[in-house]
Amino acid sequence: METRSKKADSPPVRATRYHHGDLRKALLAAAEAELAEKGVEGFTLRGVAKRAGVSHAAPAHHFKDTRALLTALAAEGFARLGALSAERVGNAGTDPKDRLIASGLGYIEFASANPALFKLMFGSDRPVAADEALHEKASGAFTILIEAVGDLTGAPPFDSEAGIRHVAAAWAIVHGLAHLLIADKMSFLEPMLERDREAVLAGILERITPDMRNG
Amino acid sequence: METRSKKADSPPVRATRYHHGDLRKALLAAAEAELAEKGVEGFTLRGVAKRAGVSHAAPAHHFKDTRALLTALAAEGFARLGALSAERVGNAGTDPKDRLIASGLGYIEFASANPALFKLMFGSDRPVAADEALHEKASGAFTILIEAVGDLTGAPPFDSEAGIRHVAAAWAIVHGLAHLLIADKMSFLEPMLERDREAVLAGILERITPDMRNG
DNA sequence: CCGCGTCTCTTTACAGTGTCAAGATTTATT
DNA sequence: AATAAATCTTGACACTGTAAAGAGACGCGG
Repeated sequence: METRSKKADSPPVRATRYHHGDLRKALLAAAEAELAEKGVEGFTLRGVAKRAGVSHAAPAHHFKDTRALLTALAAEGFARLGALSAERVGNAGTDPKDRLIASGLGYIEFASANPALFKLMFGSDRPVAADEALHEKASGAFTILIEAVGDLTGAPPFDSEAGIRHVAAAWAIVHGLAHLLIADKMSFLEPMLERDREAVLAGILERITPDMRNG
Repeated sequence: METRSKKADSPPVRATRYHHGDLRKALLAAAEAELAEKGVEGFTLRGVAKRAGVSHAAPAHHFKDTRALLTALAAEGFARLGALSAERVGNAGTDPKDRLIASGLGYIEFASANPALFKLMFGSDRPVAADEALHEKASGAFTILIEAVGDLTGAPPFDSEAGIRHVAAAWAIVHGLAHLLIADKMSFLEPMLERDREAVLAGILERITPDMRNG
């Protein structure tokens, strides 16, 4: 609507922006790579800049702070976490119990595939907890789980204290399993997981459901 | 046995060591305070040294690294976590179910009282995971939970795959609840918790137990 | 009682970090 | 085409962790 009036042919595509193309997006990608390689503690803004091929002060024009960059990255993580859970639920058939367990398996799969990002999202003090976009994405991811619980119990979970306890318990067991797995604290499970990871995890998550029907 | 032969009266007490008294212990205490105030990310070795009233390079003689200091601190944390869980179990009467829930409540209480330390113990990449003392203390804390599960099911949990699943599920729900609470992700529980924290948490942890009897 | 080595701590130095300010360069606007 | 605005670079600063070398305090053998 407003960009690319004339001579938009020699540079390949260049979505919207100027020198770099889209440095903001490139920085987010570089930050995720840096995070995955170095962990939350070893994460370095200068390293991110180098990875993106720009000077060490360039990120400042797109993210006020290192915290701001990490906050944006965490928000993106919540979006992907929610998307993965939702996708798993969509492929899970019609039994509400299966669907709830599937959403949990998606949650755990995300944590296992992106341990440093997951820790950033939940464990770290660095992202700004008050950030609005972050909060929104986090709530979106959370909604998948709430809906799955509601489908199983047959009532909106937040209408009763029992429903709230259901949600808390379901989230706790899923999150705890995910977190302990990526913290390498569940070595005693490893042999079983290597044999049949999904089934073993589903067998543990089964415990979410038993007394929910009459919640 | 080997120190304090003569003239051990003018300096107050001075347990074992020289200039400072016991700098190693003082550094651990200072590190815990620094951690509680600044969080895992804001933690600074120089800040610890200043807190203990020594120069910034003094800690090097007691801890090779910042990592080594944090590892020792995490080990201490696991010891206290185990002790608190055990104490709660000891005060919990004879019903195995109550005892298991009590150990979980102790776990959560520790996390709530020491959030930064708890995150360091489980969430951080900084402590050296391979450290032997750390591993031992962590296993000790974990043992409390395993025993409580075994008492409830009537069999050593690690003798069967069902028992292993019981342990994993119990630990996951306790740990997940603790972690989400200190990550401020369970705001929807706050009103209930303010009314009757222990009872609400116990009501959620109840879910650990139902199908364990015939495990 | 006294030098001597050893351990504890301090001082100094250095490479890296995040952030800020000022300049250079490219794009957009009028 | 000229001016304004944006993106990015360079340079600087305070702060970090760590290493090396020096100062101070202690125990031990004479």
